[in-house]
Amino acid sequence: MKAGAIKIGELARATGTKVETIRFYEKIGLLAEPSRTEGNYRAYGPAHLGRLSFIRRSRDLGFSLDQVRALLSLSDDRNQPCDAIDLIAREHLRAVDAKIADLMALKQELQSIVGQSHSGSVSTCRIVEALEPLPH
Amino acid sequence: MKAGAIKIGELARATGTKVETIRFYEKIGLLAEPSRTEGNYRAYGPAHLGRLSFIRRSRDLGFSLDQVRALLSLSDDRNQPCDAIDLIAREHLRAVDAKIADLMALKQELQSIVGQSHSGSVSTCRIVEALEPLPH
DNA sequence: TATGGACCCTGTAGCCACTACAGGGTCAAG
DNA sequence: CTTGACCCTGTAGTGGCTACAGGGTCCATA
Ligand SMILES: [Zn+2]
Ligand SMILES: [Zn+2]
Ligand SMILES: [Zn+2]
Ligand SMILES: [Zn+2]
Repeated sequence: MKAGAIKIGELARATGTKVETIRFYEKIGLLAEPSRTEGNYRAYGPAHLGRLSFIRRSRDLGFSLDQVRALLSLSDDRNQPCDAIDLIAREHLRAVDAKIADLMALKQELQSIVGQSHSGSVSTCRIVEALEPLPH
Repeated sequence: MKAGAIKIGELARATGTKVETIRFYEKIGLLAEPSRTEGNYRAYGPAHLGRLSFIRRSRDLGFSLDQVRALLSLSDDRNQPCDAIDLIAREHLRAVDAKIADLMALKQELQSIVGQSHSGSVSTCRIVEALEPLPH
């Protein structure tokens, strides 16, 4: 193993990623295949660490793997305009906003169903009533 | 086909469910197997319609299929206390709330990254900067 | 009576982003 | 020399559907 190279477990610890997830990223072509040691262990260098950190950070921000793939390849052409990157980020922000709005509406509806405390039997339960399609 | 019985397509239209989804619910034991016509078509009665409506309504409210299963079986014992049902609903509301909080935090972070309009090259893009692990 | 088209059947595979084995191999310490 | 931590490959499972492929049924119309 070259100087500075690390094994998959160390890479996992360094990036807060599970070992299986790293192998998964490699299998789907998101993370480049590293070289191997004599014992067939993966040997990662600093470039892999940077790449995987980028991926994890993007994932933590909620980007899909396809978006991450695009972000990675776009950010490799350092002299290109960054419009495409900005567009992906803005679109993701818009999607997050939409999801929040959906969940807020859902929360409203759930609150109106769960409402104040009530105890009794199933036959008079307001939650069951709200779920059932027909009047009793 | 008995009087009042309907085919899967009609049940799908009546409940806003896809035909494949109905068959899927049957396969996982969520919706009871209906009787069959001579031509081996599923023949649903009013009970199925009610059951599927309950399921769809619960799904629309964001309950998981396991929760729906529990809600269904709990709501069948009409004379039991409804505590268990209420607990499921309250727990779900709590989860929705947590999800909203997560997304709000995410939105904040994304906004601080996307920020004001900025155009330039990838090498100076603040989004790329926010994603990359190391200083340039 | 033939034929077209709308509907139905079963079974399998795909989606996303992992996660969890099973059944082995490698390597360093004690 | 053995133990135990780590690594390897490959496959299958998660949730909640959705989309075929390759047939069968049923009814109306020409
Ligand atoms: Zn109640
Ligand atoms: Zn009822
Ligand atoms: Zn930019
Ligand atoms: Zn950089």
